Amino acid sequence: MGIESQIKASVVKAVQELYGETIAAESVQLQITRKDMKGDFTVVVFPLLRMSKKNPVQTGQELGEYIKKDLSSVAEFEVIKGFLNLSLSHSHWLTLLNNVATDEQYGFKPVTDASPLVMIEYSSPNTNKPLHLGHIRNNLLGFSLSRVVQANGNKVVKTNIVNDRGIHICKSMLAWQKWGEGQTPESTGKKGDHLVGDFYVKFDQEYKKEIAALIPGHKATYASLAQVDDVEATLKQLAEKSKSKEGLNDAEADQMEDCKKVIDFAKNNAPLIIEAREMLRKWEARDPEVFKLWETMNQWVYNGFDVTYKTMGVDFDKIYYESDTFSVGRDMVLGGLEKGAFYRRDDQSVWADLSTNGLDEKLLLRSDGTSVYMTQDIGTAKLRFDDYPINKMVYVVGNEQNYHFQVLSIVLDRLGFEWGKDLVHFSYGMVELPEGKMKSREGTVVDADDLMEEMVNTSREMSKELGKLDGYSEEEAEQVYRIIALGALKYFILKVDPRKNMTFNPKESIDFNGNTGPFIQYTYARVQSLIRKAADKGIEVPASVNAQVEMNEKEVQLMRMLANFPNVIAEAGSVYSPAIIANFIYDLAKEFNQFYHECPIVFEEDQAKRAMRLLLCQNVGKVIKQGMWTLGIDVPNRM
RNA sequence: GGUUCCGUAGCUCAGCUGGAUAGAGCAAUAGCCUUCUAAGCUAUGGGUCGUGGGUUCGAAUCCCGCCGGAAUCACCA
Repeated sequence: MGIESQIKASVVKAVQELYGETIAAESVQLQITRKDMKGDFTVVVFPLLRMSKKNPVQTGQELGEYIKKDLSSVAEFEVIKGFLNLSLSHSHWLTLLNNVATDEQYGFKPVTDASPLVMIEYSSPNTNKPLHLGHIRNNLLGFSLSRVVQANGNKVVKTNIVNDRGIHICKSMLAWQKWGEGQTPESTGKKGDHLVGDFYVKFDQEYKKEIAALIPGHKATYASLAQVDDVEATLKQLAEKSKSKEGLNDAEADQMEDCKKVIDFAKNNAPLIIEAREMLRKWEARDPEVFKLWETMNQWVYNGFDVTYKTMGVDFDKIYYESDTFSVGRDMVLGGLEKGAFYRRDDQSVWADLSTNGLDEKLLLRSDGTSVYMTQDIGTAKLRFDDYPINKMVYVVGNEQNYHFQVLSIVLDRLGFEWGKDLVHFSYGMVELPEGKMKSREGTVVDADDLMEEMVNTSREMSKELGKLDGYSEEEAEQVYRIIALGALKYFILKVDPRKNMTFNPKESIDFNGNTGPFIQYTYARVQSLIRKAADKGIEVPASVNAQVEMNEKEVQLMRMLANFPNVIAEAGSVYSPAIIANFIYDLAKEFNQFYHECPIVFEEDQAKRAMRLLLCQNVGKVIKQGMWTLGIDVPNRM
């Protein structure tokens, strides 16, 4: 039994014996003592006054005396206001340190054959353009989450559903056919995903021109727009105004409607979009030429993605492609239709009526029988369920899709998937620039490859300036630059509560000092350096230490933090938040650096003390490494 | 308009199952390398926790109203 449960049990006994009342152990309010107070654990006595019928200080005093007698680990106590602060004996902490030292996987729960299987879907890119900062957050969160879940004793399957079909990729394909002049990644020296992305942009530019060209002719149909020159600008103005307090008058509202109609018409009748749709139809009909082009360009993109994933350090156990799953989804929906879970409208489209769940109706199959986003997710779910004995499914997808997953959960449940009802949508916030959302149109999208390359460059410059890696070979040094660069980026993203939107300022590069990945990595390297220094002097880190060694406050504080690490891992697992671990390791590293500055370690003359400090250092290093592992961040031995 | 989420130092973020004097980093200022890595450490300044009520012995934390911001409500994905 851990010390926390022991204290709670002791409080329960005390209340029983002193006041004759029975309380539940879970109701005991036990917390870690504030840093500026003396003590390790604090019992909040306010809730117990009802039992004791005495004032807070007196109650705390009585409880303290009881607990001190009851538990040998409790050395002393102090009552301040309504708080009973308990101090544990040094031998308690030293015993704990010895236990930490013998546990290679300290803080992690073992994964066994009997462990539940959790499937985690993340990344899930479209194949029409390269990955950007938003994808980076998704990938880092997904990968880290898979490790956090694993550290909590679950089997994990990391999966990726690649959105490889649809109108978006047809746009890139069409633009390549028209303006590509046979360019390939090889002929241009460009990464495949970037090349395909360039044609997606090209399509968009040409498409915009066509829309603009169509508007004037169609505008004449609407009397309300006779005085309007620029329909798009007018719509924008009206839309802004409708959101403002002023609102729109009737004439303006009509005008806005007509603007929308004109623009919709232009969007739907531009020759390029018609051609792209035609291409999609050909693809669905397996037209050989279109299919070949589709395969070729997707392959370019995959080759590009592979490089990005590798640099980022993420991977997958199983990849699904929507081109394989969408028709399965269609069959599932039709099956559900037969069972009466869904209904068909007169125009042949298929819908789910979710009004009993407090939601709207949701389209599952278009009137022409083709599938929509939802249909594909249903099909993917079916294949996954066939492939793996899934106990829990986690989708790492942005919070813009909250509604989608609410619906998906209900629909899967109706289709009989056991885990449908409690699938987890790990809903994370957007990455925003100081000016707001990233917009490809305005060229403000932060490209993943570019960002990582810049980080490595900064890391290289900084390391060279500091001259810390002298004596390393070029390759060894380059490896460390990458570890630090990626550590900075990953920590920057992961330390933020995943549910919240976060701001990234591309003008201010990511820091390497302060509350950052490199700070933590540096602390780890510092520990390794200490151990090397000790070895140079013929001093080994002991396997365990004598529980009678004297300790100072800094040392005790570090041991408290080590003791808390398993709770942090468990907490992060239960609320799906790598950020909790990130913030914990930062605090630990900060605490360690203070200790390092105050206390000699290798140079400590008292042998027993030196041994204890070395063991403490080594295990702080171990916990940092374990924690960083759950974030997917490597730690260097030197930096 | 309905639903959901967010608002903490100049900036980026912790703290939120109610608990003691609200914390870090960055930025600013002043110190610390002839002993273990200065990507470090120490010190100073910086706050009506959006706002107004309520519940409570106790509210940044829970409830309600308001203000401000975001997302979503497609035969798009």
